[in-house]
Amino acid sequence: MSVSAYPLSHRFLLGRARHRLSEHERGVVEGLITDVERFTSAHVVLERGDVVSRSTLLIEGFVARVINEGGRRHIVALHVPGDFVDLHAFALKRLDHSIVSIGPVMVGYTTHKKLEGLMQTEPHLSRMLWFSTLLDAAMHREWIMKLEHLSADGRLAHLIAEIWQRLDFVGLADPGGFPFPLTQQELADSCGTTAIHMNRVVRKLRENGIAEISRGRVTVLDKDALIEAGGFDPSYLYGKGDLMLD
Amino acid sequence: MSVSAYPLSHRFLLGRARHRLSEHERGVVEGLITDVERFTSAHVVLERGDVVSRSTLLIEGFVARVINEGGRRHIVALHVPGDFVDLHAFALKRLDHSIVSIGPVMVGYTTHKKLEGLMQTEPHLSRMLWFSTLLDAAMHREWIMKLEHLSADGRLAHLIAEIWQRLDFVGLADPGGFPFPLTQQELADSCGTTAIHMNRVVRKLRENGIAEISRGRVTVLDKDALIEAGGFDPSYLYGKGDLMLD
DNA sequence: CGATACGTTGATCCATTTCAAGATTGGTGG
DNA sequence: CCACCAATCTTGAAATGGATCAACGTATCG
Repeated sequence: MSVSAYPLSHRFLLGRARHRLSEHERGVVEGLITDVERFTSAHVVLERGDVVSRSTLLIEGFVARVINEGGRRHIVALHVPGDFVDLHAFALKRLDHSIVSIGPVMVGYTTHKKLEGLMQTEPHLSRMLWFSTLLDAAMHREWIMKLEHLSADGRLAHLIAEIWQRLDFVGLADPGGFPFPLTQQELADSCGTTAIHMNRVVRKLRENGIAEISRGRVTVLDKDALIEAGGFDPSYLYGKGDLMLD
Repeated sequence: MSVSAYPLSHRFLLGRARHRLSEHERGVVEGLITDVERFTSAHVVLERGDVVSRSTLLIEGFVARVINEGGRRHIVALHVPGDFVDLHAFALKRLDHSIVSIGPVMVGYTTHKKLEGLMQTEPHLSRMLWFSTLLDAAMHREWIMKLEHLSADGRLAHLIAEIWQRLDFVGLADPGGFPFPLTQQELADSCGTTAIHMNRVVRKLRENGIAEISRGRVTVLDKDALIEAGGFDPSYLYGKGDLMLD
């Protein structure tokens, strides 16, 4: 498959679908995307409570799913290129959380009307769209588990391991690490801790020779130690293989 | 709708679907369930890693979605009667967590083959099945938020408020409280804390005149204080109305 | 009526929060 | 090109929620 054939959607479900999409289906997905838009960092792409009639595919960059509560911002999920960010809104209509860009992003939109038609004519692809929302739920469960039983150190290690693996699925990781524009505040919001404590945790990861996080990039220094620290087992991502970067 | 017409499935999506199911669809859902089984408490209904070819509807009682990690049991979701517990396995096939009964339960099974047929013939109902898995994901996100920003007290209050609301949707709550068989250990596993600390939190809830948890029942003493303590906003449950028990 | 799970309480220790302040970085306009 | 501003990162010290260790009370059920 050449990348240029599907400039907008070529990362969709890449490496994650048990059943690969056919060329025909890839064409259908590419055809779903009508408008494309770019946003700078910290742009609120969608607001909690919005009633939407289209869904958003993340093409480039990172976005967070955010719930504001008690004057604080809580990141409940992160998305990498190729993810349908609010496909669930096709069935739920109303958003229970906001979508915020982290770093510059490019997104594409498809209308629910188009999805409606797809549901009638493309049963296998429809199932794959469902599959992709179920993957989100599986990741949510792993986050819950991680929040319930890991200390801040472990949570950060787990987060890094997960994003590394997911970026690898879509061809955006390298053996030494990956681009990652989150600030320490945003890492804290993702791990349920404070920015101050996250700063110490980040330092500890560096001092222990596990990973370095700086200037928009994560450099993994010791992959095994990272996996160990986060108790990371990628099977919940339902990827092709269950071994990282192998 | 008479309850006795659909003895197994009459609670499915009750009060939660924006579009009500038609009588025909209710009949289809009821017809999905072939086998019915009863289990005693602490029975492992399904094990993480199982490859399954059927899905499980919870008819009576409570089950937990459990991830064991680091020698500890973590509850990542709870289910009430009427919930499809592992509908996601229809698309994912392999389970990323175990299902464990809490108290005596009755479950029904439907084969993926039957669901397959339903996908072809019942587009609206198919969408409602998808909807129900998306609701699970929305609850997961709220749990993540709750774990990220609430102390143990707030987490317990939030849990109680959520279960109360969900049981009310399916007609199993009363204005004074609801049946709830979780031990303090299981409450701790759900809130990411220890049984010892959960014991103190339970006592505090009682001493503050908010709620009492004992002998398999939650008695809510002060609804407003409970909602306040847990920061509970039921909109993520996508119910008919957004007010509890109104 | 003894076994076994469940609930309760106290004392100590540690991870994390909070408050406070300073250093570094990147971007912007003059 | 430099000065400045704002965001980000960093560090220290004090306060605290929750974990851990240890022990004891209390249901419940064969």
